[in-house]
Amino acid sequence: MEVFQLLSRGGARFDKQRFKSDVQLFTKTDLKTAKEKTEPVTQDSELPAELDFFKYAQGAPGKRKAANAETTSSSVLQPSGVRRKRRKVGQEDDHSDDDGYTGAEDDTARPKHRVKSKGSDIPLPVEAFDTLLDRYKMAPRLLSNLRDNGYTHPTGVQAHGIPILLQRRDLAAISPTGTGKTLSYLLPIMSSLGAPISSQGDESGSGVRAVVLAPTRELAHQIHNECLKLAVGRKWRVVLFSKATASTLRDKGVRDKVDIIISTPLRLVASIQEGNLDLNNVRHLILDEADRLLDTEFVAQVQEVVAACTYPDVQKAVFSATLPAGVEKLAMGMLRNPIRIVVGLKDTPLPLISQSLTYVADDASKLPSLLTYLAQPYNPPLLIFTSTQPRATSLAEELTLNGIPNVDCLHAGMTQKERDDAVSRMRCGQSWVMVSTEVMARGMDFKGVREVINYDFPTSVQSYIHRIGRTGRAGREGKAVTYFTDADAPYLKSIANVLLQSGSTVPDWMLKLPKPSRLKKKEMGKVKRAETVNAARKIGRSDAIKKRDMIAGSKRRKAKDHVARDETESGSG
DNA sequence: AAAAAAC
Repeated sequence: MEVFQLLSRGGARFDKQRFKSDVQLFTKTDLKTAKEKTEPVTQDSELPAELDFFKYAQGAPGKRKAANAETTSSSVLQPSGVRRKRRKVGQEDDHSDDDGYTGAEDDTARPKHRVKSKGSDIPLPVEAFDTLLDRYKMAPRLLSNLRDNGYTHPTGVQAHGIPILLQRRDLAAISPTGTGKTLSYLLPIMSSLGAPISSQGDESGSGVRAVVLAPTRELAHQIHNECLKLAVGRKWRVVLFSKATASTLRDKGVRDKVDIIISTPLRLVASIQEGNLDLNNVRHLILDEADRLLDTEFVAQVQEVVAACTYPDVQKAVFSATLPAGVEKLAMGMLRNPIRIVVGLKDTPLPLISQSLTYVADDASKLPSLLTYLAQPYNPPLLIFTSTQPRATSLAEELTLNGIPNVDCLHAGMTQKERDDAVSRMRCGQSWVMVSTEVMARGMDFKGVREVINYDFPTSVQSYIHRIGRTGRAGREGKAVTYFTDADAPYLKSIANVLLQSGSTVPDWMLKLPKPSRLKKKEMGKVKRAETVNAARKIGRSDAIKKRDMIAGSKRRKAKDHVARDETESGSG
């Protein structure tokens, strides 16, 4: 019954305490440059242990009921012939002492992940942050700032990645969502830069010394906040690049005295082209969400930034939770003698996120399904993803019209102020239901989010992994529900495989769905037009069979759903 | 495979 208390959550009540860390995070966001600060940014002691990010980071025991939660949630789709398979973890040079993801049966250990490293002369990982003091002569101030923010034990990507970057090596790091990638590059950058440029003479040259690129403004903003926390106590000039800051820098003529710029690609490109920004002294260039930054619409901009960083020894590093083979090749081509690290299994979400796929027939059935879902107790704030901006707007309106409280919307079609306000409401817990587009899918760290709903089916495996990765962060558990319609059938199989890989249960028929035609093309090499058409017909034919199965599955699901609902009601009442 | 995001 303890399980039900956890799952039924007693309605959509808002607990201020839960958002304490986010509230504090948000209150720091107005700073543009780090100022002298003596007090710690957070006071962990006031946070309930369960909600304290940093406790998880250091590996304190957490309440994890993942096994139970998963069972309950996946009973939504639990037909006969369920297949459950856990992929074997490969050989690796891991220093850690357990076997990959910890199962839910172990309640005391923090989730650790195997780390695979590839490359020449790979530096030893650090088992503690303090090791950085002796081995790399890291400034004590940086380490005390870490401590003050509650970081006491490095995660896998931090333990392996930080030494690599400190030894001035190029790096490609793949680590699951919510495992602390931001700190993995910020800490070594700030350590390598040494003193802030404002306190240095001319020996370090002038101009920007480090650049961090991110695909959305919201993410750049968040990285900036993280950076400010590490910069406390020293006069670092850390600039979140925007139209406003770009002109400020230009007007005040202080652009030569900047340590770190955090920006979206196009903003930087614009400034470079206007002749207002010189990147020839950049020593460190980081691509966060690298696969996103290197996909077709962004890659030209990113390459322009890379080309503008003409310092001979510029260190480059790419980070993401996902890195498809083609993009990885592109990334590796940019790097010099790189080391590649993979934490956990590539393209696999965290097992602490309990995932389920819910059949909703067609688009018209989605809203009623969601309203039914929201009529039951849920766990605010809830993050809902739609495929387009208009759909996000109208869904938010519909939900409000249907009496759902505190519904918010966030997409890139809104004004900057609207976007900023929406993020603030999310950070301080005023949003109970946030409807958003892909803009929120990557990197955003809302610590309170326990549930993600894919209202519209994600358009790629990567999108799926990043979207559901908005929950289950820093060792917490999370829940992800994905609606699928008949129209989504062609892409269902690839997502079903993701569930399978991360230890969720998946009905057999989903895995037996035909491969998307493009994969077939690849297998066969050059395919003639006629064959492609035939393949398409084949898929079309099996669609009918799939549909039959889906409907059958949906009936089973509904039956189970009723049972689950009854149990929940009696459990929480 | 396709929309979103970037200014």
